[in-house]
Amino acid sequence: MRLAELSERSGVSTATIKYYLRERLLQQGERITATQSEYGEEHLRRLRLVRALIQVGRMPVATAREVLEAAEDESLSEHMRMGAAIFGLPHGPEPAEETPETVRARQHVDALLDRLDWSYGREIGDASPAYRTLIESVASLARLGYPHDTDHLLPYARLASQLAVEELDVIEKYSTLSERIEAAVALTVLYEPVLLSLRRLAQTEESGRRIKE
Amino acid sequence: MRLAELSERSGVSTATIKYYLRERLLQQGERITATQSEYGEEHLRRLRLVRALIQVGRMPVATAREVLEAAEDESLSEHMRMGAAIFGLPHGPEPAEETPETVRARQHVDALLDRLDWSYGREIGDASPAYRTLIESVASLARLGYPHDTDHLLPYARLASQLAVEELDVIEKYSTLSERIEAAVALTVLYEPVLLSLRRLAQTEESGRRIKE
DNA sequence: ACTATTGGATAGTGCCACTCTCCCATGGAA
DNA sequence: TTCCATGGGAGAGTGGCACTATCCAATAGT
Repeated sequence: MRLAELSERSGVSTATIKYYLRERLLQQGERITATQSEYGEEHLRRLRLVRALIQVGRMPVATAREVLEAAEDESLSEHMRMGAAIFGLPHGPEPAEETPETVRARQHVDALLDRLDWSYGREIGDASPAYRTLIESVASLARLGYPHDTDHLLPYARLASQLAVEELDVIEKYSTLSERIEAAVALTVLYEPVLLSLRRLAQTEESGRRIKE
Repeated sequence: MRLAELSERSGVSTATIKYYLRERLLQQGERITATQSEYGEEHLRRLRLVRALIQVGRMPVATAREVLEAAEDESLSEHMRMGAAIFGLPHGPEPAEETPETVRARQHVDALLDRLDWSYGREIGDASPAYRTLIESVASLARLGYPHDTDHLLPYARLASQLAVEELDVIEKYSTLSERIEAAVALTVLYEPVLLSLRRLAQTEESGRRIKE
């Protein structure tokens, strides 16, 4: 498969593919001659994954590169590679500075993690983008005066926990390590809009039902 | 409260506040003299909400304006205002064109809505941004070869349903209509990063547990 | 032989959320 | 009453970022 065909089958323009190659989001094709390269099915897969991360996951190009590099770094253990890949994925606001609200938000979140006995979350703490985003989001809720204490967060955490078990089950079905890591990245990112969309549809549904009665 | 104080208490620069005023994201203050206006606590609240929509919810300025306008449009019924506000909130990719994957994705999603008996979702269909985003996300999963059928989506939908019930309960606690609508917008947007962060923390936790064993 | 394509590099584009700069009217302190 | 700071208003500028367009020289395909 040459560049033109890769472009056609993926729906991504050749100019953009060249850009991704330059940015090292995509591996070089196998050099066939001095001026041409051959691309295979795995290039197509990778390209689609990159597109999913950037378009569906709204991830900056630089971040996508980091995530993919971590996922491929053979010098790391499986746990580290998986962790680094999922870990690096950001998705929300970072706390700007220490405000009274962020301090209290941190207390609520830490209490939540303790209550759930999520030891990894407690250990990693501020090093995790997800943890920092959580703090900032809870602080935003606090600033607007909406409920944000441990009791209100608990149901969300329990649901998240259930989802994680199912998702890890899906991931474990893949036999090779690189497939598992790619699956972890793809599923983490791609199921996010699924979850959020369903939540909004459910809200519409529930709201409609209540008004009807 | 003058502009400078509003800026200080909100942590938003005066230049940005002026920009929001120009873009009609923020109501004008009450004119005190020909050259000065007085701002109150509700301006501060509104400003924080705007910031939350834009920064936490990553919403484009134009969209935030539409959402807030719909929420305030007194010519509409409560259901319509609430609907228009939540409805307008986008968060994911829109389907670009009709591909084989989007067609099949639509079938899976429609079957899911039928199974759940979500009649509103079925009726509104393509008119809802959440529905369109769901289609496109499922299509992306399909293109990458990951599970995306009705059975895999069902647990997400059930959890979303549970959350919607709790969230509507919180919203109903507010006594005035404008408070309820503002709460609906704020909670929909602000609990998104909370949910996503908790999901990632839960994945890390579950992954860590499995590897340990 | 000759047209089209490729890889490679560089510069440009379009969008968007601000941010800067001016201007002049006014307000408040000295 | 003077004079500096602040406010509202408007237009232009900025910076980041994901592309996208243009060139160029070396083939590849016919």
